[in-house]
Amino acid sequence: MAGRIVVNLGELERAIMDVIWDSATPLAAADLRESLNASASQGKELAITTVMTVLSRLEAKGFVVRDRGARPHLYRAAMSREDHVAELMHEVLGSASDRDAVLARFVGQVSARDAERLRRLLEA
Amino acid sequence: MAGRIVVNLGELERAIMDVIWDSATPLAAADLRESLNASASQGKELAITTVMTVLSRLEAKGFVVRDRGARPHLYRAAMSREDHVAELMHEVLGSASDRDAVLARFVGQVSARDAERLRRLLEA
DNA sequence: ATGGTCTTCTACGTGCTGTAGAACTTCTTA
DNA sequence: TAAGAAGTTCTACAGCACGTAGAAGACCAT
Repeated sequence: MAGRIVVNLGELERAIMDVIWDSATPLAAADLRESLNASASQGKELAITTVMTVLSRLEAKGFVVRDRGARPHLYRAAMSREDHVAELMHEVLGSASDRDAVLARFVGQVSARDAERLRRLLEA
Repeated sequence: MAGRIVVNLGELERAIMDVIWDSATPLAAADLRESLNASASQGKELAITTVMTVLSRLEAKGFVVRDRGARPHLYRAAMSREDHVAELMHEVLGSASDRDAVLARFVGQVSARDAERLRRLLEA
């Protein structure tokens, strides 16, 4: 019951998105698999089909875009992690009726650094 | 596949939290049930035990506090909706490595009203 | 004691996610 | 052009969270 943070994605789905987001170039399922097996460093070896299944689901959910032209199909993120997270924040913010109150609480809890950052950003 | 927004809670769990959050006073399961059946306005009548089960789960998750002293047990939110949402926003924000980039995107998308609000709030 | 009210136990269906074998497609190359 | 390798799609199942609720137990007032 500990984990299960916030979003829409399962653990493996998220792990895959993390690799994709950290990659400068589109990746093939095999690349993903290698990367995942490496970082997990457990005796846990994922089957390539497992990775592919999850990639298909991520594609269906609109998180990744697949290049079916390339021979191992290549996958890249549909949007940057930052855009995704910012969007999520807006979604969450929108889930409350009293936006102002939420913003107040939100700002009340930000660190000095983030506050400074926000101030600067709001001068545009 | 459309719905399934963001948080940690199922549909009924969320509906119950919404009623509790909108209530000025602690509520009994029967009150919740009535309220839910009314607003749903479908032929859908929830059993009282259904409501109770979900309330127990919400208690276990720390979303509601139960007063076991009262004879129909009374339930109230563990924290305000605004606090909850603000906390979620921080959680989401924390899920990205590049906070600054996320904040930039976030601010870039806020409405003029929200931006103004934020500016004001940051002057403290 | 007995019935009404409330709470706890137990349980099942469904959908999402992790997991992967089996089967099918498509080049490559002998 | 037939066989193999490499890759992709199909099909399937187990586990878990949730929605849903009946059955059984606890407690109070007559």
